[in-house]
Amino acid sequence: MTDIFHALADESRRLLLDRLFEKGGQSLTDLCEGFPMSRQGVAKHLGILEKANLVSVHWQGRSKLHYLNPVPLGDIVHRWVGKFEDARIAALTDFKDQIEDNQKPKQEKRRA
Amino acid sequence: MTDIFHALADESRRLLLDRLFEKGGQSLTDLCEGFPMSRQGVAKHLGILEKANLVSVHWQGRSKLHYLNPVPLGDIVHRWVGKFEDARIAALTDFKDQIEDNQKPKQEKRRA
DNA sequence: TTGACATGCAACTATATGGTTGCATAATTG
DNA sequence: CAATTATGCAACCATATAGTTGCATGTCAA
Repeated sequence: MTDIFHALADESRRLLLDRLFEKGGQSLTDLCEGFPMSRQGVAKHLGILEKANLVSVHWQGRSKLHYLNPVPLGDIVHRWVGKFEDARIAALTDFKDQIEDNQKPKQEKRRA
Repeated sequence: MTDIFHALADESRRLLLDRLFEKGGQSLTDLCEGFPMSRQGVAKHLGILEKANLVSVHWQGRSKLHYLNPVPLGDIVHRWVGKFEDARIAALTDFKDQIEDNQKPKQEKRRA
């Protein structure tokens, strides 16, 4: 949970995911191509993405191929974002009422 | 984008959102109730949630009332996570192929 | 076997983060 | 007005993070 959101909270990592979205099975060297960062920097980011299970890897000889792993993200984030969806729907009807309800006691005094 | 994911990448902040999900319009003092942290700590977290637009506030006298703001999250995250959804669907059919395709050249050699 | 290539590991630096405490300010109550 | 209450601001600390460089290891090709 924390790992996933934390992994996504970085532009470089989101860019790496974009690249893997465009084309899976890229090696570290592939992903370093045109990336404004040292190889080690990219490797670290990929490590974080791996640990968050957003990227899965597959060794092939001396090359480590990286793939986008969409499954856990879909499961976890969706469930969590769903909570916001619910709130969103509720908000359409309740948001203003909610505020007004909380204001009422004070407003009554103000009115008096 | 970064702000939103970063804000969500912390258990304390997710807990605060949970609380606001249960009941909107809580003040800082309300939210501190039973929270294992100093008031300033909570205030900082709320500040981060505000900056990420996940929480909106409404001043009322000396009380700052906090509300879950589901709209921007729904919009932004959904669009971004949607990309993963696409990959997820594609993955159901392509994931193994993708790997196998990348293995083929080497496997042919191995086979030969 | 030797050299080249892909990656990993470790140490280091600067800055960001999560948390604290202390004091200042603004609004409510009596 | 005075006391209380709700919040904000600032400094500080420990640790984590993003990035670097240098070297070690493992795999492929000639």
